[in-house]
Amino acid sequence: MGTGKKKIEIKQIMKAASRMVTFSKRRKGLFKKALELESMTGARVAAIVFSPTGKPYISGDVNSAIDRHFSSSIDPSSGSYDVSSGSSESRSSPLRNGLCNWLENIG
Amino acid sequence: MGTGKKKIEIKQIMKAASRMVTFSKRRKGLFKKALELESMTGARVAAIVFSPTGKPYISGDVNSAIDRHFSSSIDPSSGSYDVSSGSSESRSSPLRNGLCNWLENIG
DNA sequence: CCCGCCTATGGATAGGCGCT
DNA sequence: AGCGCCTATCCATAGGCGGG
Repeated sequence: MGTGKKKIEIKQIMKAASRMVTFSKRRKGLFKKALELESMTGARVAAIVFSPTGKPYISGDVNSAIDRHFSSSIDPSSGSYDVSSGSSESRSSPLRNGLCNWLENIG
Repeated sequence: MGTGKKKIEIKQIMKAASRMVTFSKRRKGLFKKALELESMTGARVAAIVFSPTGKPYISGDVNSAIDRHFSSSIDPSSGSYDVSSGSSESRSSPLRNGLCNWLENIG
């Protein structure tokens, strides 16, 4: 029944269709793990995943904070937004700066 | 043998010692899942985890990009670093800006 | 605090199929 | 393209222990 399952390989999935299915399933699982880690240990977790097709998916708190800014249009060429409308003054930290740079490379 | 295991609860772990042990184990597992998702589907994953004690842990590509900047000293009060030394010009995207804001709140 | 090892159990998930 | 359900199988991990 079913197909049972073979031992999975971690290698790149060649069939595009299967790759997207696996991506959806594993992304869901990853975010679930992230939420579990947060609720169990009190840690704060941000998980940003870019699909093979370029769609961004965000886990947890970050989602609600940013989601509205790119509800359906994800065009990066749209350029300058102003998210820092409110309270936070622009403070610098190595983590934040480095992550922003990383986001520029992949986003 | 061993202790076997009970069905785990997702609730907050009360014992501080157990909480840290679970945090370490699950964080490792989460990062492994992230790497698997990357190598299998070709997606790009950034996972930033702040431990209950405030230590930041980063997964994958982000790690190698930022790790050197706070190799052992993670003091956030150390303030302004310059990570944007190289190629990238400061481009704006809603995702990047929103994430930076989120990092200010938790970092 | 991180790592390793261990065992038994629970949870994640491949693969299929259908629905929206 | 995502979500739901399904089953068989694999993977992650709680809990305990000892070291670095």
